[in-house]
Amino acid sequence: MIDYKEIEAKWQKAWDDAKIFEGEVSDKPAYMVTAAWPYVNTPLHIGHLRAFGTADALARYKRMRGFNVLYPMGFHATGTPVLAFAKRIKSNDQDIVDELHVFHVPDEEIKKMTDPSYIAAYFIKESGQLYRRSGFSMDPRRSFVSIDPTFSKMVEWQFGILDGKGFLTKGKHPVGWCPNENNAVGMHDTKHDVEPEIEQEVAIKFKVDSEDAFMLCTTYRPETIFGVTNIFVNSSEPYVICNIGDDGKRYYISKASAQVLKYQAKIEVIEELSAQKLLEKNCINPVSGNRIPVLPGFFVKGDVGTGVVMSVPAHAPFDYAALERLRKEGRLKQEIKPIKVLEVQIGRSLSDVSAGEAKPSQMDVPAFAYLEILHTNADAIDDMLEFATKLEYREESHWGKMIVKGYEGMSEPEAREKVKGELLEKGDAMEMYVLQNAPVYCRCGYEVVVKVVEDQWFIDYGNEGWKDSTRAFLKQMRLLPDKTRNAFEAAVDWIDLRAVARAQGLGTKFPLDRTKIIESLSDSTIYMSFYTISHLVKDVPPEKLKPDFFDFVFRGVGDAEKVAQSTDIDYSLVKKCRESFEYWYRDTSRHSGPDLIYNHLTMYVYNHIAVFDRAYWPKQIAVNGFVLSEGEKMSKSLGNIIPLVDAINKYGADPSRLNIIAGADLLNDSEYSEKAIRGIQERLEYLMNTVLGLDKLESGELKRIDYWLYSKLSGKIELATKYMDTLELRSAYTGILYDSVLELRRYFARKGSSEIAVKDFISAVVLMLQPVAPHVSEEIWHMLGNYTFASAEKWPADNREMRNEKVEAEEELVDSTVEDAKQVIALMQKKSGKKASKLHIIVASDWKRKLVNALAKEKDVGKALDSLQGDTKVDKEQAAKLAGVLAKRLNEVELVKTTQLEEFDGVEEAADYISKQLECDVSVEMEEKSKSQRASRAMPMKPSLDIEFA
RNA sequence: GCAGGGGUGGCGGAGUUUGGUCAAACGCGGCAGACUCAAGAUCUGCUGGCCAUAGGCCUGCGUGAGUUCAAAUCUCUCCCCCUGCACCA
Repeated sequence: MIDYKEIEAKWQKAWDDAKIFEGEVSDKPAYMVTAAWPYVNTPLHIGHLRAFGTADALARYKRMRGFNVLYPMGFHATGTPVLAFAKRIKSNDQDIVDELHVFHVPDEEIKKMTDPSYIAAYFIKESGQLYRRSGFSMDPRRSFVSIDPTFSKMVEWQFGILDGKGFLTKGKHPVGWCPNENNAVGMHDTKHDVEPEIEQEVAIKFKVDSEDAFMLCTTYRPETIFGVTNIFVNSSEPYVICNIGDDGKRYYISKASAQVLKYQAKIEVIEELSAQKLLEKNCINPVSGNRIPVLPGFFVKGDVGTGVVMSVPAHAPFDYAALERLRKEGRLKQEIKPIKVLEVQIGRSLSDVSAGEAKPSQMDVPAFAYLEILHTNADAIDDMLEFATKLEYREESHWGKMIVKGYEGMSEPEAREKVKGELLEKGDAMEMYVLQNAPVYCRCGYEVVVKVVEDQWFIDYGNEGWKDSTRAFLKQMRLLPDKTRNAFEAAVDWIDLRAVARAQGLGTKFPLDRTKIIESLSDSTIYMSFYTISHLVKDVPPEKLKPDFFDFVFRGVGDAEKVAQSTDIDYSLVKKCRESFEYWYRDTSRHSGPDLIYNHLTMYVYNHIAVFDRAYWPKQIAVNGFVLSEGEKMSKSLGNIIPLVDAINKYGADPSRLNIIAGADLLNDSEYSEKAIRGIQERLEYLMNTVLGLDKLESGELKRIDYWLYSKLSGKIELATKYMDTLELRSAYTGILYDSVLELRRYFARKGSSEIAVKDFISAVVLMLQPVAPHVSEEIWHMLGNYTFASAEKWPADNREMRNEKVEAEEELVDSTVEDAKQVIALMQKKSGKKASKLHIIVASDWKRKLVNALAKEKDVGKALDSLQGDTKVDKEQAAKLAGVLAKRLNEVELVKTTQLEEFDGVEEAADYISKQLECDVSVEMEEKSKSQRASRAMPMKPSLDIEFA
C-alpha cells in the first residue's frame, strides 16, 4: 500500500522549500495558466478539483516542456452572496450550519462568520491549504480577493477605459420587481427559487367603433390578427379606461392589469367601469377594417396581459370553445365564422393522422380539428383545451404556412416577425413585457411584476465595432476542446446589453454613479492580468494606484519616471510591474466550466480586446466538464457533495486527481467513483512495486521483447504528447497509466527481465504521470535513484529509433495466434471433450509474401502476377491460384513487413509463452518443411494452425 | 420558443474532424478458473445478439430515407435527452 498522506506531505514540503512554483521574470519563455476563481464563501468540493486540477496539469506539463509557468489563484467576493451568507449565519439558519458541518467547519468558527471579512479570511486560509494539499503548483504570493481596495482601483481604471470608448450606455431595462420591497428580484429572491421569466409581447390596438378609444389586446401570435373575429373580456372583472405612456390615446384594459403595467409605462386611469359596458361595444380590426363585437370569454383572466383578448376561433381552441358555448346558450347576436389564416401540410402533423376521416368543414377550423383528435369538443375542461392549444400552436409554428394574401407560404415565425414589425410601425401596436411564468412571488410574499427600470447602466456588448473585433479575434484563439467554438461564436453573436450597476452588494463602486456597485461578473473580466502585479502592489496604498499607473503598466502609456512622480509610487516598482505584466501576459490559458461560455468567458475576451494591446489578448481558453458523484449530479438537496478535503484524506490527492481530471476528456463530465479510484490506486501500486522489484531483474543483453517494450514506449510518448497538447487528459492517461500496466504485465509474461529496459520504461511513464499525479511521480522518480525534482524535469522525448514495427507486428502475431488457437481448441473441446495436446504453428513461405505485397501495391491480379514473372522462387501456378482467392478481397490485402524467417523467429521465441497460454505443446514450423496437411493454409502474418487432440 | 451539446453492448464511455483496413479502445459490472480453510484482495480468461462449428458467417451504432462500390462516420427527415436563456454567481 502506498501511504499517500506521507508522500504528499513530503513532496509538498520539498516543493515549498525549493520555491519551485514561485513565478519570477526570467529569460525563459513565459506561460500563464489561470482558472476561474471560487466564490470566497464556498468550501471547496471535488468539483473544484476539475478546473483547478486541469489547469494545474497544464501548468506542470508546460513547465516540463521548457516554459516558465505561473499559476496563480484568487478569490471572488463581489455581490450579495457573502452578505447573504453572513445574514443567514446571524439568523442561525440551520441549513447553512449543517452544510458547513459537512465541510468540517467547527462551530466556534461558524459563530464568528457574521462578518464578511472574517468569512473571507477563514475560507481563504482553508482553501489555500487545500490548494497545497491537492498538489497544485500555485504561486501563493499572488492571491487576492475581488474586493481588495487595490484591485478595485484597477476595476475603476478599466471602467474608465470602457467609458472612454463609449461602451457604457444608459437606458431602459425590464426586470423582475417586487413592488413591496422596491427592489429587483432575481431567482434567489423568489419563493421556491424560480427565475422570473420576462417575455416581450405585442399589444394590438383595436379602435372602438364610433369612440375615441382603443381595446388593447396582448398576444403572442400577432400574425393571427387576420383571423380575429371578435374581442373577449372577462365579464366579471372591473376594467378601466386610461392613458398609457404619452401617445395621448385612450385604452380599455382590465383594472388588475393597470396595476401591474404601471411599472413598465406611465398609466393614468381616467375612469373605472364594469365589463358590461365594454360588451356593448364593437371594434375595428386594424388590418381588415372588419367590425367585430366584444364578447364575454369564460377563460379570460383580468390579471394576465391587459385582460383583453383578441379572438381567433380558427386557430385557438379556447376562442373556439368560448364562441361555441355562447352560440349554444343563444347569446350570440350574430353568426361568427372562423377565419383560417394558416394551413398545415397533409402528412406533417398529428392533426393529419385523422385528416382522412375529418370532414372538410372540420379542417376549415383547425382548432376544432385538434379538439376532435383529442376526442373532445368545445365543452372540454380547461386542461384539455390547454393541451389542444399547445399541440396546435406547436404544429402550426413548426409546419404551418400562411394563406393570407401578402404572406402566402410564409412560416408562422416568419410571418409573426413581419406582422409585428408592420403593426408597430403603423402605430397599431405597442410592445409590452409580461411575466411568462406568473405568478412568481417574492420571498416577502408579494407578487413579482415586470418593471422597466430607467437609467440603468449597461455595458454595450452589442456595439458593432466591438462585436466585430471580438468575433474576428475569436477565430484566432485556441479553444479547448475546439468543439466549443460554435458555442463561443453563438455567445458573441447573442450577447448584447448587460446591466452593470447594482444597488446592493460588495464590490467596486460604479464610477459613473457612485451610489451603485459594479455587478460581480463585470468586475472580473480582466482580473487575471492583476496576478502579474498583485504581489508587487500589495502594500501600495490604494489611493496611489491612479489611472496613470495602470495605463503605464497594462498599456505602456507614458513612462515609468513620470508615472512614479504622478503617483508617488517607487520608480523601480512601477518599472517592475510593467516588466512583470509584459513578461507573463503574452501566452496564457484560461480554464473554466461550460456554464460560463455565455457570460464570463465571452466577456473576458471582449474586455481584453477593449482594454489591452493586441499582444496581450487571450491566447487559449479551456473548458472542462463537471464532476458527477457516483453517477449523480452533486447538489445540496441530494446531500452528495463531497468535500475536497474528504476525497484527499480518503484516497490521496493523486488518485483523486487521476480520477477527476483524467477520468474523462476535457468537456465531458467526469465521475467521482470509489471503484475507479481503487483501480487507479492498484495501478500506481503496480508501478511502484515493479520499481521495488527492479533489483531482481537482469542486466544482460536486450532481447526481442525488450525492443518491443521500447517500441511501445516510444509510441506511447508520441501519443501522450499529442493528447497533452490539446488537454485530452483522459486519452493521454489511458495510455500513460492503464496501458503501461498492461504492457508491463505482458512484458513479464513474455519472460521480459531486463532491468534497464523496465527502468527506462517506468522512468518515462513516471515523468508523464507528473502533470496529474505529481506526488507519486516525484516519489517513484526518486525511488529510481534520481535526485532532481520530477516536477522540474523535461517531458520525455519520443525517441523514434526505438520504434520497431517488426517486433510490434510479431508480438501482435503471437497474440492473434494464441487467440485463433484458443477458439479452435475451445470448439473442439466442447465437441469431442478432448484436450489439445500439441499445436503446430506453420509459418507461410516467402513467395506468398511477395505475392501479397505485389497485390497490395498493384491492386490488380494481372499486374501483380506479371511483376513476379522473373522470380524463380515463385511457383507460377500456385501463385495464380492463391491470387485468385485473394482477388475477392483485394481492398483488404495489405503490405507485409516481416519475412518468413522473422516471423518464424518471433513465434519461436514466444513458443513457451504460447504453450503456457494454451496449456499444450507448441512446435513452430516452416511451411515448406511442415508435414501437416494444413500447411498450405498458412498466410503471411496468419500462420496455419494444426492442433492435435488427445 | 431560441441557442449550444448529445443519442453507440448490462453500465460509463472510445470511434464521427480525414467514409473502408474497426464497431466497441479503456474502465466498471457479470461469468469461469487460479490462489485461499474461507471470504476479500490479487492474477488469468470470457463477456452485443443469432446461427454455425478448425480459426467462419449474418445482424446490429435513436427513426426513416438518400449519396457511395462502401456509412456509427457525409446529406436530409423525424423522435428523444441534457444545458443555458442574463443583470444572477
